[in-house]
Amino acid sequence: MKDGPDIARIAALIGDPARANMLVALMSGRALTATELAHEAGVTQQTASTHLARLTEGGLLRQAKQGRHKYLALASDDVGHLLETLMGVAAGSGHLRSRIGPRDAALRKARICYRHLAGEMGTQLYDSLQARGFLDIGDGPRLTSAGQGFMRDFGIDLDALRQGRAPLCRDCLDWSERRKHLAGSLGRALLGRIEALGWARLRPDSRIVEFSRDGERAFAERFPTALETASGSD
Amino acid sequence: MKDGPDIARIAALIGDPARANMLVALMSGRALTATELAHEAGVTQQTASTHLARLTEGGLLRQAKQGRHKYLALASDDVGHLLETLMGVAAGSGHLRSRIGPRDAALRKARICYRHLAGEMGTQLYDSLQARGFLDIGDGPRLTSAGQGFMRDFGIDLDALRQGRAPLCRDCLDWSERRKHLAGSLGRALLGRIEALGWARLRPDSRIVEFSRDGERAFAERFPTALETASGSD
DNA sequence: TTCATAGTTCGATGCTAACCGAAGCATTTC
DNA sequence: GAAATGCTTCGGTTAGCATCGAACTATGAA
Repeated sequence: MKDGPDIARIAALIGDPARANMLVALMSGRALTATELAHEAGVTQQTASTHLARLTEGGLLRQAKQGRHKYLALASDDVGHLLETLMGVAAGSGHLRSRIGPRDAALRKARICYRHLAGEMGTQLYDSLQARGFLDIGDGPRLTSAGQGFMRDFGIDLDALRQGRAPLCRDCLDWSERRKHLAGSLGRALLGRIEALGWARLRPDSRIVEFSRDGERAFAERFPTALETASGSD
Repeated sequence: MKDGPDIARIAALIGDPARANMLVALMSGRALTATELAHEAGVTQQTASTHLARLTEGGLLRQAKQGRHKYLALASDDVGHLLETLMGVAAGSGHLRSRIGPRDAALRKARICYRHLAGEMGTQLYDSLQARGFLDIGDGPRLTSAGQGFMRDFGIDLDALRQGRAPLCRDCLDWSERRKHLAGSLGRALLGRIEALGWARLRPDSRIVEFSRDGERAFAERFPTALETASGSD
């Protein structure tokens, strides 16, 4: 009967709303303290403490004590990937979100999806790279030699990225757009570069990525969509 | 707070042991009746009925009435992929399975992972294709032109596969081997061909794939590992 | 019609776990 | 030292839900 690993155990861990909120909050890639997570989940410290203990014991979180603070983060990229996959299924099949607030609009525009850029801006980046022949999409994205030049020119150290265990390019299905965007270590590096250039900054209390007016223009120039390239843009 | 889709809702659906067992049973890709699933989960029909209703309502299952039977299947490949991802996380981080029985040994050797071949045989197939230059692994598998010839020779209609929406090649992390094997429509087609050739058959009540003695030999000949290729095999 | 099988609905029961108040540690600051 | 802050443990309450027996509907067979 029970063929394979015990998926119910860890699904149940994610299945509680308070814990799910904590996990989603950690998808930004930042480590948060227990108190911050308690606030994020809308429960008291005591309750949060037990939840966090269970999540850690269950292998979903990693914790690091620092003074009297306890910082928590997702245990691995696998966990982040699992949460993204869950979001995809939850958004696709199943109830649509009940209400679309202004918060959601910003979230759809640009957000962090476990350290890389997602939302409309994320898919635009992906499409732009593909349309200009920098990214070759077969059964999974791959950087062309022209693309390698482009990335270096944009200030990304590809050799350093290749050191890591994580794949350079990976695509990730967007729950809001239902289209692909770029994940993997390159995806992360691109977001980091965009931040470093001052084009955008991470809103501290959520996963929303806020582009400045100039930043958005610079972004559109660097990563034009197929249409803008063809027509000369506005 | 609640950024994005409601992942807790569907995680909670998977989080119940009875429901999880049902879902895992459906990972074979076959559609099963309500009674079969009740037996699989070890609960009575009444209990199973409510579970199945919830899973369907939650968008995880698809049902088709046929006479007085009700056949249930996973709603989409996405759901299958989600379950497999869950298995990966559950097997990796977290408790190891309590006991490894003979059932598990067979399961580790060769099993169905949502319609494609997984386990030792699955990773062997993957490694073999890669070692012989049929599969190019960059950031995701891709069939080389030599590989295309090989597949046609093996009796696989690539053009037909390309018609579908699903990607041709995709890699899938194996929970038992912690290594990759081949998913995607090509992965499915390969399993189908292996079955059609009589090399193996699906054990009706589980996800185990049973190779015959001759079938295993033929498989090893067609998909030799790097070592066997180099040394001339046994 | 009568019987059998597949599946659903209802009501009652019992267990699990989420939750918070209060008290208890540990670490930092004054 | 004492006070403050971050986090944990304990105990008791409450709510949700998985479970099954029993009764009910629907399809198919004799």
